[in-house]
Amino acid sequence: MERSKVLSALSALAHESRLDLVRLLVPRGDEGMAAGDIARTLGLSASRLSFHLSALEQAGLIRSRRVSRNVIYSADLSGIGGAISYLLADCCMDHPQVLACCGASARHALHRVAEGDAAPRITDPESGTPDPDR
Amino acid sequence: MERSKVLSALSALAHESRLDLVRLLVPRGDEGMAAGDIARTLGLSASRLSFHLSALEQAGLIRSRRVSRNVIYSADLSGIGGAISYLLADCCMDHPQVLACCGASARHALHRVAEGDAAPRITDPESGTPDPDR
DNA sequence: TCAACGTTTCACGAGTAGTTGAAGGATGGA
DNA sequence: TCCATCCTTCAACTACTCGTGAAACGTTGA
Repeated sequence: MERSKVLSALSALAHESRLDLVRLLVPRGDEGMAAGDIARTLGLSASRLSFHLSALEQAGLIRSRRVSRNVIYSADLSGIGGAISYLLADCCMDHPQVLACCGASARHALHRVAEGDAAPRITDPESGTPDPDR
Repeated sequence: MERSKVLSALSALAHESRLDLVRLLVPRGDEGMAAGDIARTLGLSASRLSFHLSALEQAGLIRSRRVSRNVIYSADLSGIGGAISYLLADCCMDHPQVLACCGASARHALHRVAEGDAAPRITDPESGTPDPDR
């Protein structure tokens, strides 16, 4: 992944609403979510949401497709992964101490990947909302 | 890692010079580098460098210590790792497709970590230069 | 063809980050 | 004590980003 792309991905992610957007879209996988539903879920105005979505799309972190009247947005997992990978490999040179911080969960998941169990894990769209620490 | 901390880490990293700074400091480990040497290496003016360094320090990505006349800056590997970890785990929920993008190098390195071949967390005075196998 | 709906674009004001150059501390040597 | 060195902070300016509301656009169904 090129450096400029990574920089725009990072600055796209460095915003509360856009981080929320990614968190919302990742578990939904390719199925994605209509812009209007996203706006309702996150409580954003239509114009603001559109702005953030285009920033994320420009940065290669999400993609869009039109389905009748709606525009469906979904996470671009390879784009997101590419940015993280850059940080990890090109920027931190896979420093063991950095990787150690990425914790057991990633280790676990990578192990699954290594074993070929990498099918997109699209969690149930309903309960999908991850709900994390907040 | 808290969300606000991650956001400030991301926006700190979303800048060319600061990404260069991290890339420069990570391989040097705890040994770090004096501000003046950094300025010469990266070709930055003293004031601009100081500005960027304090942004990174504020974000918990580097730390500083004074050694006689010089101020030595070094990467805070746990801070950097924490931010990446947040993206990977809390934001992408360790999605296999994202992890797959992090590639073989990380998998390799994580494997080393899993086998205990990693530098002890945080404090190994001379683990400084990681010398990644690449 | 036209109205309704979902979404994007535009214009504007406010706030924040970036850059530069000069001034201001802290430190160590003469 | 004085001066040089190293680094940080400050002030001023520019440029960018964010948020809001209104207008415009594209699609659908009557």
